[in-house]
Amino acid sequence: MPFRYFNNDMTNNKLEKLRHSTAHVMAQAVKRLYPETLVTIGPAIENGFYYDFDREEPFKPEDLQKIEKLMHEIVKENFPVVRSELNKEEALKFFEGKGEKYKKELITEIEDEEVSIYTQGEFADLCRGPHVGSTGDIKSFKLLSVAGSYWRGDENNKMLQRIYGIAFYSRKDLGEYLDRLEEAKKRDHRKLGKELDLFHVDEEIGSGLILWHPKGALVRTIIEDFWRKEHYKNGYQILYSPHIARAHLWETSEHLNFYKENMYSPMDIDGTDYIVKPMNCPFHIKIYNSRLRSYRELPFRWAELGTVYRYEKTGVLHGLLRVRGFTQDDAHIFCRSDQLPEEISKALDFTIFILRSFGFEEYQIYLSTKPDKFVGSEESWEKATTALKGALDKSGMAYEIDAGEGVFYGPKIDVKIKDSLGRAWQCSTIQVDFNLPERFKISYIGEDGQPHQPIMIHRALMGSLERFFGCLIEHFAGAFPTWLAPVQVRILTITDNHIKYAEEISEFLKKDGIRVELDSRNEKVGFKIREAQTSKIPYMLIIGDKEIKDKEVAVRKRKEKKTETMDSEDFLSKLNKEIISKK
RNA sequence: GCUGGCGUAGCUCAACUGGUAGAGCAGCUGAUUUGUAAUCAGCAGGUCAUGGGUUCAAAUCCCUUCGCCAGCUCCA
Repeated sequence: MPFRYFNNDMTNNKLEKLRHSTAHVMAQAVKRLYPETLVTIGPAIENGFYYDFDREEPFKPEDLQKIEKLMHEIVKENFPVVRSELNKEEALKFFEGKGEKYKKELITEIEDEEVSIYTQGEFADLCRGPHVGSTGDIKSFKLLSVAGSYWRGDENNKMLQRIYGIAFYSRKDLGEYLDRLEEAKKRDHRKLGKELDLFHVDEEIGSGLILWHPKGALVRTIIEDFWRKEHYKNGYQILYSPHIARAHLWETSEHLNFYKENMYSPMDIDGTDYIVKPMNCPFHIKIYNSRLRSYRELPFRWAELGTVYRYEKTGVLHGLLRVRGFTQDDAHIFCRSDQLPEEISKALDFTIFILRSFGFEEYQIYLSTKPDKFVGSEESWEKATTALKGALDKSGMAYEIDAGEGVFYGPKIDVKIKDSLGRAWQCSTIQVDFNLPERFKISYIGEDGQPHQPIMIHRALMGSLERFFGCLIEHFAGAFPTWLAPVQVRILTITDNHIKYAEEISEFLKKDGIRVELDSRNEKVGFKIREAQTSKIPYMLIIGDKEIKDKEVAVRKRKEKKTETMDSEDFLSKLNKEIISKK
């Protein structure tokens, strides 16, 4: 059965309404249990709802049970949910009387003259609505977790207590949701990474620093080889650059100004400060600047699997998906302004090609436009944004515009992939940069014999190999397609008498580059099959007397769990066909 | 970094209100030579994350540090 990712339930307005109302019931329960608590905001979200409370004592997991119990009573009490409209002054007075200072703050900021209040029993909340007709309409819900959250999402503000929950119209839907949550946990890349012996993070080495075990490293090698081949095919050249550079370089690039919090402290080498690189771009620019460039040479498409190190706060580290040391599949394209639209379009097509090759069909695409603070001219922003938008439109992909969310140096396209729990992680990115060409004074000699400034595009297709691998593990639940599987075939013997023939088959496949393991242990086949199955190996070949007699192999597919007997040549050609198709 | 939860054998987990650590799997040894998801037996394996404190006595209570999980913030 195909795994369903958590989808955006917000499209379902009915559910959204229900969840929003459930949040109100939760707030009502909290106010009854802990009257000193102040209410703030409590919306429906993609996967449920939450409500933020201001209360000195944090909610304990046991408190959730109490709150949930009381919520059920409020549902039973079946209060009608009544909307009333007040002018702002009345509303202010109303909440001020209750000492609800957060609501007061919210009301002052509402632009309309009238605000709406929803009342159910003794509880009233400032709210735009809509809501269910009565608390009795709320049937199936569950409180899931508590967490801290800053008032208005600003870390300088007070930290509030947030309670998350989920609600559905039926018990069945709720049960299914909770089951799905359990299923999703099973495909967590951190769990699978351990079970399949792919990678680990070692406390003594440091948080956010990945150790790739042989099987994980093998998958990475396959990804990298594919990446290199496709880059050469697509007109890229590949570079290598060092891991550290003099602090002076990072002054020129201005990273020491605007990226300092993410950079590690300098190390002293013979009296000069050096810093570990958080980015590859300055190195590529230095290669560009190593000699005079002509307009005829452009565009340059320079790619590197460049390993960078960035300081990340401890609380944000997450398996392979958010780390401190990672390898970007980075590239910088230096082109003339007339080449910009085509280069962006090519980069976008290349991105989609790569993602599809790995089986990713669903992603979120964002176009981020000019922020308040920016460098470069209005018209170059305009031009670059048009080029990005043009490429997106041409590709026919659905995307969202993140107005004003671009970086100060240029507009960008980001592609995010969701993990098994529906959290989105940015992988691919295509960014136009008006800053670095200026900072490093890069130029080419134009047709007119005069120097011109080229446009620089940063792009990463997978983003980082670590994050991409993490997404890949979750996407396939560890069951990699044959072309990526670290072990493609495991040969299982039934008794020791079959080892010799099994070895012959193994050699035969290995000669053709197939990744084979031979399990000739003195164990029952059932046991060996079970192990191969839990190791998520795509093919098992079972060798016994029958196979030796008929000079065949019994093929058991990971997915199908039934065996088919065939000639080893046939098996190899089928296997190779599958590998080439990347299915 | 912040809020809350957590850290026991390689892995998954147990040990009532404090009485001095136990199981399954994995590993090793032996027996078994097996036909489609776990053959049997034995052995070995732990500074209970770390450092300190309280106590006659601490895995258990308190504090420190490190790490992990969820969320917040951040994410060129």
